[in-house]
Amino acid sequence: MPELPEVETIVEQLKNKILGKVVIKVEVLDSIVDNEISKKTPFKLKNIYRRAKALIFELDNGLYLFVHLRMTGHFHYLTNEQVAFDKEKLEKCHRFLAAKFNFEDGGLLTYNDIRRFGFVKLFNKEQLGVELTKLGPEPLSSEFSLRCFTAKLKDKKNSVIKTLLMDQHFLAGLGNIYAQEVLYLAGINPLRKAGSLTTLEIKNLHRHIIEVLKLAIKHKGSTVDNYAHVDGSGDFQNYLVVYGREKCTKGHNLQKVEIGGRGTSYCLECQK
DNA sequence: TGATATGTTATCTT
DNA sequence: CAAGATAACATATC
Repeated sequence: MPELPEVETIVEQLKNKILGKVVIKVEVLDSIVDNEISKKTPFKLKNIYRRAKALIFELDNGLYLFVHLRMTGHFHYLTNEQVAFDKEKLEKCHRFLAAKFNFEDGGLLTYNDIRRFGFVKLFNKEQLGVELTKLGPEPLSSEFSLRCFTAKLKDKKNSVIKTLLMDQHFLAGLGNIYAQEVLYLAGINPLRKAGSLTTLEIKNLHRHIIEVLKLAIKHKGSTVDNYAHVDGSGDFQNYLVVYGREKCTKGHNLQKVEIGGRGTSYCLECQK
């Protein structure tokens, strides 16, 4: 399940491979990809960046591809040589195929999505703006200040803290995995109400959100279930403290509950 | 076979 | 109105 670090990793890898390249043909094979895209070729990939868990491709014709991988969206990239000779990789690209982007140099980018929850939309600048303003602050940018975080928590003081952390309108980029990690590291019970957090707890939480995300990006994200970035897999799952674990780092048994319809593990001893 | 996992949003309930 | 619960989407994997 790609969350912020995984999407960031994918964006960086795609940048290395296809930034500035020209797409000469787009084949849309599934309605989760906007068919209008196929009518806009040729176009050049002017920029690629991330906002929350979305990937944004800026084209040289004033339009944008707005991509959300949701749970099982994948990109595969093949050079023109691989297209010609690497049958195995080519085969991989054809499973759950939703769209093919053919480059001028013979390279190929595919979008694949097993469960088809993800999507690729075509936006103009205004539509993109509307979409982006819905999202909360980026945790790794200066807009995520301690002061702003504190104020927002106060504003939502009756909400369960874990639910809030996963709410993309409240804060962009955290999902079920990293929300649990951050709460464990900050020693906060995920069921607490936002308004019950002390100044010190808020400070710790704020710091851990930034630190964990940065560390996970260094490890190229966590590989759980279906997540795979373009060049293979990240290894942060080996450093996760609560997600998918039985015991916490201190050897206590973890509690498993459901919060906001999602499985949640936490430690009764370490998280108060 | 059936439970489970997941992100997001819409809709219903409290 | 706010917050929580639930369903919906799809399907591989255990």
